[in-house]
Amino acid sequence: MTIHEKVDAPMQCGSCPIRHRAVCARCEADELAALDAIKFYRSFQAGQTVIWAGDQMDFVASVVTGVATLNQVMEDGRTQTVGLLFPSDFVGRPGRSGSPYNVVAETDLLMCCFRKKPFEELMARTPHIAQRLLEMTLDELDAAREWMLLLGRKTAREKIASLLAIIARRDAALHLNTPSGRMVIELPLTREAMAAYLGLTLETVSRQMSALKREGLIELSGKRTVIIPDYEALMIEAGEDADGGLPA
Amino acid sequence: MTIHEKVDAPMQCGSCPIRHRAVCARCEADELAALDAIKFYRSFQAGQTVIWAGDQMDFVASVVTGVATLNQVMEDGRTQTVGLLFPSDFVGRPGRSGSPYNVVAETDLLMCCFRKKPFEELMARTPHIAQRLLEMTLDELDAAREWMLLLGRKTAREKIASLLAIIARRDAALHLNTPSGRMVIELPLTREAMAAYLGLTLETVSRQMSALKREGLIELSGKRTVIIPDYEALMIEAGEDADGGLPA
DNA sequence: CCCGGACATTGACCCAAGTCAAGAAACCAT
DNA sequence: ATGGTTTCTTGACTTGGGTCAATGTCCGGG
Repeated sequence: MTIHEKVDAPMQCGSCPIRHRAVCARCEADELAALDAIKFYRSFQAGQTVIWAGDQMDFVASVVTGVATLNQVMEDGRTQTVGLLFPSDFVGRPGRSGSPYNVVAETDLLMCCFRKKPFEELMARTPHIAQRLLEMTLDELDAAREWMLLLGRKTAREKIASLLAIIARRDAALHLNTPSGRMVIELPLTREAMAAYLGLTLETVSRQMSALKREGLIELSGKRTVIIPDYEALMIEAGEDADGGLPA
Repeated sequence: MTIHEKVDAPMQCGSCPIRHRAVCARCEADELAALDAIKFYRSFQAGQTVIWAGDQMDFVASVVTGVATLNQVMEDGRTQTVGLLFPSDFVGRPGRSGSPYNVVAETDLLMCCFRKKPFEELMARTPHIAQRLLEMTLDELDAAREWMLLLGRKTAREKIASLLAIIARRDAALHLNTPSGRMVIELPLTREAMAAYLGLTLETVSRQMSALKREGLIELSGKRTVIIPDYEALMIEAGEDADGGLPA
């Protein structure tokens, strides 16, 4: 079984082949087998936190199902989410340790893990994998920098609209089409998690959601289901160029 | 001449060997020669802006002397600096285009450039280079994420202290020691550029600098020279763990 | 030495978002 | 259904940092 084939989990890599397949798309059969040989699966419950300090975590992983957040935490407890991890996204770094992060499972989570040692050995033998990992990391860097613009310069309203845009784009990408017109999206995050990602408080998030609803830019069905009547109109609120920069 | 040897410029790679040498440290002599064959130098005047959109820029580069900032810009002109480029730092991405950035020379600047095509070919032939580039990119990603915490959660005062800390650490690294005690640093940035990096306005930067000065945490000699009487005391203001996270 | 322009500081005022606190909705497990 | 918990909304109030505007300081060139 290759890394991008189905496992018993409901939504394995087949549903979001871009990243997973990318790790191995250009690999030969024997390289695929090598990847399969060193992988294993781990699941986490919603709400569970994993402290992903470079040294203590001796594996890298990629999300198979569910959504997690990657968080930076200050000693006094202030927390900033620095990345969303959707299915096919990669966590951890090969090589020596980097900064420590908290990974919080926002929903039940299944991850596909590779022990660092054998993964690195495989990387050394298989240039495709290293190259693909570089590409993915560069994309993440672009995304992080775009998010810095949001954190440093956008208003609360623009931040909310941008977050909805990201989720809408992800959703659209899963169905292999471009986001536009009327869309229905499912928020995988609580108001608190949204606030953590946007550099706001949960009260401000709630207020701005209400404001967008009042003005007809979104509709809410329950707390977590958001209907976007007009994707393009919402984009204008986000203050982004029409094409929408984030590739990740 | 290898990439990390002196050129006629005052402070070529020898002064900050970590990154430059790293690109080629594990390369064989012929690979070094190949790198040398495709490199060329370009200089920019202080204040000059280069639009580094993936497609139009057909080279990658690394800073030899001077300091530049990497900026994200919104259509309405709001600007966020997303990275400082010190000597030995790398700009541009091999592979297909990424997001467009503005690179602004904050001082006179000398860059060492490599045309993309031959650089990529070299990368494909030389796994060391690809691996080293991956490491560097992962470090940058860590730095970007640490900065997201600053942008999203720190107060103006903490932001200023953190920026001074970064510059102090860079300075110390150049002399191969750890930052501590009394330090004298030279700001390579105007108040405006500091504000752009910190997600503040220049007035707020100025006010907070004055406040830190009033409280004896820093002294100013002229506008650009900052004396830090007690590095550790300033670190506390920055709200960072003592060891100071940013490796980049 | 003095002038002009760029850069920096300071003050007065304002507003977006944070804080604190009370309810309301949704979501369980019995 | 029912009660208890968690999550979300809304209101009243405060505040950090933005905005606008006036000065001040530095530095290079004539």
